Amino acid sequence: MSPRKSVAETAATRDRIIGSALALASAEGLEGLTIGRLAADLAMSKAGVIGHFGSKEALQLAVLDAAVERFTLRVPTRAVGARPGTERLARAYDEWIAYMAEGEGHGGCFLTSVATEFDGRPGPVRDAVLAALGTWTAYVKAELDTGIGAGELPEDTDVDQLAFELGGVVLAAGQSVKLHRDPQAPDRARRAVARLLGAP
Amino acid sequence: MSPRKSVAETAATRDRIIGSALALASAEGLEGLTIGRLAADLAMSKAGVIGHFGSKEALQLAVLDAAVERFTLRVPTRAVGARPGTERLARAYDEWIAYMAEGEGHGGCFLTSVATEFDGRPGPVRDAVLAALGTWTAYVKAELDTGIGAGELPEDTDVDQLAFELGGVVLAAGQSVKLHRDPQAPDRARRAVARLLGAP
DNA sequence: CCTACCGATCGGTAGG
DNA sequence: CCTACCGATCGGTAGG
Repeated sequence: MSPRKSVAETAATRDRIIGSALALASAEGLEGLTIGRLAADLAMSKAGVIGHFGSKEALQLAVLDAAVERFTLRVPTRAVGARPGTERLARAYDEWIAYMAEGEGHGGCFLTSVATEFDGRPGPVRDAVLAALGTWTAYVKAELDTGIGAGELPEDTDVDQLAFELGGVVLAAGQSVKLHRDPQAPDRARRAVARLLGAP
Repeated sequence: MSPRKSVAETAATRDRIIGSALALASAEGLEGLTIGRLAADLAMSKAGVIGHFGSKEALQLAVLDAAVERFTLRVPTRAVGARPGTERLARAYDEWIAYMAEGEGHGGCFLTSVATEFDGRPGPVRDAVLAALGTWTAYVKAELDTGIGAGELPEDTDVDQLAFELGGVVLAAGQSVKLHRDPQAPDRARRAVARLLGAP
């Protein structure tokens, strides 16, 4: 009867929904995600599911938000112990690559997939994808600048070009993991990153 | 009344359907493609559209097939004039990058997008994507081998690693073009390819 | 969080 | 290639 418990339970249910939605969207895409199938997976009614969000688009944004949060906790957070510059960046990419290889439904490949899925669909979801990607790119460029300042990279390094190529490596890693299920994908991606950043 | 004309007209209608479907699928994805919307775009009935293929999956396969055919005519075919090895390969990638930059609805980015869309959806479409990608990878590796034999690349070049990294560049190019609409994307991608292949 | 329901659209078929 | 139609499912709402 206490409102506290009720609020906590509501939040827990919401988390359960998000978790199932992330797994479903990892397989079928964020647009392929349907409220009916999500409800069936959770043994809930459709109204019970959508009531937490209001609309499918709001659900999609919530799922994307949760995926970004997991990514942030998993990838850059684990790299804070490494020395700023190329060392920290290599560590962050290694974490990302390992996260992707851990399997689907956990969100490892989700962000790269949803970026492709919504690249031709203007709207709030695409905007949120662009915002998340912008945050990551800013992080990468800042570490590259630090690396240049520390003499780890040549003075005339083209930071935008290097960020572009690093982005290509994680996209290739995602495709290798999800489409080809190549067990060598993480190793290949790590070597590509190491070479771009001047080897460890 | 002649059967010839009737057959030709049927084929022309089929081509019109495929063309519209490719444009629609470039924006909404191959799964987001619906028979109803396609019929509306073509000012036809749904039955008139689907009658040419039999099912949505068969339509998807036909669209993918047409995209692969356009790609083959546009990319490797235009590179046959270049010297076998790294020169021809660089030319082929340049053609692909240019094709992507030409705009959407023509299929330039379509193949990389559909590879991501179906990486978690087992079935005939995914199988067809894998087959098309396999053909391309075989082509790339053959040219790399030629390049090694001609001394354009080091003897100990890891062909699989290089093919992986080249794949990353086109994925990054696709994302830059479709998601970021970055006019510098083609130039960045070409530079990345040139560096991987030992500069021209 | 449920039942019960809404109009719209889905892929696809019958029959011509 | 059309009209007319099928059952299923879509996102979402009313009311409790």
